[in-house]
Amino acid sequence: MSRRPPATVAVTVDLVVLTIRDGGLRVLLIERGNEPFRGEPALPGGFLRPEEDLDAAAARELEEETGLRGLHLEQIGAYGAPDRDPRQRIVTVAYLAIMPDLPEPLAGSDASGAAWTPAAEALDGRIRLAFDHADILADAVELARTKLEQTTLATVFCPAEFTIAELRGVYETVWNTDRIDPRNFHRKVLGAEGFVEATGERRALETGRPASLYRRAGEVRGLYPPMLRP
Amino acid sequence: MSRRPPATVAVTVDLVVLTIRDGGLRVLLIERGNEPFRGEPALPGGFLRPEEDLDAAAARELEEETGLRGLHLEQIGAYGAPDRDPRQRIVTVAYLAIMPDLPEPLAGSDASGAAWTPAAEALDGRIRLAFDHADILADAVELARTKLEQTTLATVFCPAEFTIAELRGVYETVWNTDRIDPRNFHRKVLGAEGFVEATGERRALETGRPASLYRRAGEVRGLYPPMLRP
DNA sequence: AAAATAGTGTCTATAAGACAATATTCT
DNA sequence: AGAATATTGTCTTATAGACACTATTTT
Repeated sequence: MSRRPPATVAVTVDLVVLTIRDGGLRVLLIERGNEPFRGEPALPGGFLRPEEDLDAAAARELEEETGLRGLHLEQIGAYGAPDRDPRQRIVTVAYLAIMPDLPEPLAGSDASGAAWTPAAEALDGRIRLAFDHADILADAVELARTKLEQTTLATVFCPAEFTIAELRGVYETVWNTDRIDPRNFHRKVLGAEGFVEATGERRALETGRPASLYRRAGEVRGLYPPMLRP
Repeated sequence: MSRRPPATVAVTVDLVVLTIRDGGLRVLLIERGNEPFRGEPALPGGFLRPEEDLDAAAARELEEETGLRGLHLEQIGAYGAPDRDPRQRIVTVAYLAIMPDLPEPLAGSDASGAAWTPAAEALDGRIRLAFDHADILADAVELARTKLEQTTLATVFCPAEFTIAELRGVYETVWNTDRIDPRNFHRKVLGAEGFVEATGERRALETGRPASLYRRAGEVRGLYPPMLRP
């Protein structure tokens, strides 16, 4: 192996925290307190600590931002363009986190101005993100879309108990697609092994027949047959 | 954001280079020349250079090891357990590279004793790899198996021109599966858009009707309908 | 009753998998 | 001719998607 002095690199962990609020996909953004990009929106994140695994760093950052532990978290990938941070060489490992839309404001956030921002506005450039965070967000959303097809990930957007119609809403929102046929969707979800299980309860909305409530059946896992994207 | 001294981290890029030789999936391993794990097999890799993107570092390492450019290369993920290297804190970004089985020995390898090793022996522990490289290899093989289902990746295991039977052999080898029905496979490959295109040539083996030759149709892309794993 | 949503049943088109049959080569 | 592999065709079964219909609630 050729021997050259290794680059002096700092490693950070950045988070793409997604939820669905007001019928739209939203991403948790902070307002940067320091240069560069001071005052501009960015993904939350921070430096990897000396004795910390990458996954642990992502879980710690997530708890610092949201006050919540045990949320779904998976690695997106590493980003290391040499000029992605103008101060110094930084390689970041990005993680995707997904949570239900909780009514309480996010507790414990140490960032100035964390806010749920419509993902579409950051993806199409109406909101300009710092660094290469728009690229990371785009990869994250694409990953979420694919995982919705092939795993039971959609359930982690939902609260502990949810209706099939709410689960269908997750697919429609994340895929940004027209109305999925409620009847075929219903039959397919209940027919898939290990997706949801009935609680026995029902929930009455304003009008119409009350819907049965379901909960996530165990951990997020592969889905067979997959939910095909239209 | 909390301000703590960032960890002093070195970033490396490691490669999982796969090919199919003698009917088996093989991975390119080097024999380590330095401590730790001196003399033991490991994935090839090296330090990220100061002005280099991660993808560029992977391509450079791949060329140093194989003498080849333009091979298929994609990121697997980042690995950063604090004790994964006993000397210092190292975060590595792993890449999957796939190449056809070339008859020439690998040129330009600057490692002592690069060798094509059966992947199964490293996966089941008959061969013990340095660091966490067995984990990385396992993730790489799983990624390759999934990409075979959903993309035209199988063609990059093949030389420029190949028969449908050879392509089928790639699936059987990487999936480590029983014989795939040659007739259904044949029909499905030719029916998929943008998978292979006929060269017009034929190739005669020792016996049997000569098979038509095909080449990869463009770049690796998504496959619809996917090739379902048995 | 009317409106609205939940849930079931039925039909059609598509694709997967099993496998028969034909085609083309070598020995 | 016989053996071997390639290629095409046919049949059965499973699933996606369209959509009619029934069920249960509120107004």
